[in-house]
Amino acid sequence: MTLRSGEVAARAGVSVETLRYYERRGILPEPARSLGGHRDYPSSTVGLLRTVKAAQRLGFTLDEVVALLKGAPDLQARVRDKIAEVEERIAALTAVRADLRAVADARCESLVACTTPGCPLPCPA
Amino acid sequence: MTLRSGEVAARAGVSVETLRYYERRGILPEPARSLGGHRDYPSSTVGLLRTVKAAQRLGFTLDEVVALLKGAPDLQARVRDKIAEVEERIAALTAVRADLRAVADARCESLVACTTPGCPLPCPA
DNA sequence: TTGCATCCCGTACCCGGGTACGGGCCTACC
DNA sequence: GGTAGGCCCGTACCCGGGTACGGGATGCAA
Repeated sequence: MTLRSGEVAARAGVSVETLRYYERRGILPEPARSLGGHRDYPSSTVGLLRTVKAAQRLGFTLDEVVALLKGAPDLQARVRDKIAEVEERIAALTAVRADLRAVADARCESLVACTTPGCPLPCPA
Repeated sequence: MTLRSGEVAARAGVSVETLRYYERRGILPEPARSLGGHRDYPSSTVGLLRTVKAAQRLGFTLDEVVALLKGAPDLQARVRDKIAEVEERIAALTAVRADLRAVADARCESLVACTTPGCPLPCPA
């Protein structure tokens, strides 16, 4: 049971261009070809693509996905590292939010006239 | 009191290339020039750069900074919008973290052999 | 006046994850 | 056997925020 690129793309929710791109990146193995040169994908490719997309949603880059797919040693460790990474980003964003709230509380109406001491968005003095 | 580009860059903690880049982007006004063509910045440029960098740390893009600098109407509204944006990103990351924890709890050791139902990182079936 | 640091300019490149284009074959259906 | 829609390929472009390069001109001090 083989599928053409358009069908794989439709079933996996990606574009045909993305399939070619993933092949270049080494994420998809090179599929068999028809006599005319068209790609003949095994139907398992659809599941593979879903896994890739799921890993991306979890914050893994494509390079990391490649590593995970080809005998990634210690998946759990990678997951733990990624959790730590995500928590760092949450912390950074939380700090940004606090600063934004400080600007909101300072009520300066323009970048030209803020005189609040220690305002996180200081006017060009 | 004017400064050469290298001095402005050093005082503001950016590179000389960045000054040229900001000028192209319309963030820095075109400075006066010496007879030989070298830029002569007013010393106020340093404060302006600090403001730009502060705004960036608060999550504003350079285009948004440009808008803020040139008579941004209603700075407070922009700040409120940015807070909402940051909170969305925090929420998204929090959801990602929850999924990562689910994968950690499922304890699958490789992408090839996970059989946990509803695992956020499903193996290519 | 010579020498060295600094500055000038245009242009190309980096990251990540694709998307878009254009000209030319292939395949399936009627 | 024709024709429409799919697929092929290489290449260039997008986003944002810069960084890097290379060859030439300037500025300043000794």
